[in-house]
Amino acid sequence: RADPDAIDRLLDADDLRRAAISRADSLRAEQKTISRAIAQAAPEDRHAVQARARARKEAVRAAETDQNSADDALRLAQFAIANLVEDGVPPGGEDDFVTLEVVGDVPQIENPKDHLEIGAGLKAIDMERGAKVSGARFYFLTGVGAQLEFALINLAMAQASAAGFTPVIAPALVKPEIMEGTGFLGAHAAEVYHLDKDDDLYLVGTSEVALAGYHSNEILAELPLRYAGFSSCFRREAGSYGKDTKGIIRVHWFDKVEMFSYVRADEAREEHQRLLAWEREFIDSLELTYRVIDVAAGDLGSSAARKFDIEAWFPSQGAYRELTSTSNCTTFQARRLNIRTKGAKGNEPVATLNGTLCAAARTIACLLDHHQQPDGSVYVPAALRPYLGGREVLTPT
RNA sequence: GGAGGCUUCGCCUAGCCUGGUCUAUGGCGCCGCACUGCUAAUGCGGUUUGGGUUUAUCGCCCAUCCCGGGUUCGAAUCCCGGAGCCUCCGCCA
Repeated sequence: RADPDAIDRLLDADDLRRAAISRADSLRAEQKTISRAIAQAAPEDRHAVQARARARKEAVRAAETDQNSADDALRLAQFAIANLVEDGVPPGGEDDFVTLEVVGDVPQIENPKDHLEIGAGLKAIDMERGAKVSGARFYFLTGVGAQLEFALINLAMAQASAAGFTPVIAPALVKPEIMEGTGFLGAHAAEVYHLDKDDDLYLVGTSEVALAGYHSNEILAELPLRYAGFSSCFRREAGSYGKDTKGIIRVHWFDKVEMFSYVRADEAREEHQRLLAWEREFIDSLELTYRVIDVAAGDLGSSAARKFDIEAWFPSQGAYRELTSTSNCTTFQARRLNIRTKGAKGNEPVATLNGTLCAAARTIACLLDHHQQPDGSVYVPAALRPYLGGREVLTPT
């Protein structure tokens, strides 16, 4: 997926920048020498030297302008290039993923209902009023639906804390440079909500953005750093018309617990496997049937070097649907956000990785669908019961 | 929303009024060396970050005193704009 033209443009921009810097640097060096001479010159000579220096001024200014535009050009050329793909990633596009593992048995349910029907029986999801108040792809969670979200978030945070993550509640609005630094203004820019009338801020599609920005422009002394961030997430879902129009599988807003790791660059692959393991632990505790896929190169987005998705079984759809996604962004985000650590040969960029622990709306949809009973009630996985007042089953009212 | 104060190389701090060896002072912390039976103490040296040049090292050079402009031969220092923090007033969950 590397674009040869983009690489050439980058190399050219780099050459131009170096040349511009050398020119500007040497002009500045001369200017400083002259200025110092003026300070020490005898008063009667001073005017003559000053006249000479005045002539330099324009040359220095022009060279600095050149240097600035060369800097900007290099940065643009860099931003046009996606992350390098890790060895072993399957080639191809969206449909060319490789299934790494299938876990659990497909539940046998006669005439399964979808999560909206089940949710209606439980009075857990209100789409009509969501549309009335906010429009399409918005919803209210009510009663046991709202309780389910809190239960899932609490379970996810409890597991993350036990694994050593620092729980974080992160801002859902971020500055442009943070959005840019995480790579979300590249190919996926149309997915992102932008407040531009009075405030130049972006609504995050995931707390990954804020958690990556958290340590921007810092030198990290202790690694790894692991954060479990909770935030609302906002997605325009441009270009997904007609896809998942029913229910709360694909919505403009949802809440999510996201894992985020900062590690040394040479430990990124191991950390990626650990994130995947923690995701599996969470999905396992929900007693869901799922498969793990290795996402193909063409479907990685601009920042990921590799991505593993966990897709859970939705009986009403007879299909696996994505519940979690973990990406190894290697040093891509850290370079853009200027996040380094002390290395053997000076400071070097760290690696950043992220992984979904629990996207609430979609996970609720899956639980209702997957654990539905013939009478319209819903089985509660054991791990979730402590967070739902001990209930073993959710019953229609 | 209004008024005032502040922002210096990890932390604290000098410098700003009165522009020029500021190539930024001192303390703390940290690193190295010396001394000492070990530690402590003491002494000496080092310690912002980024970039350019260099095969590499050494070195040399440029930038960096919150950010962006401006004045000037020359800006940490003067002027304008902005951001953040603090205090007080107003408003508010």
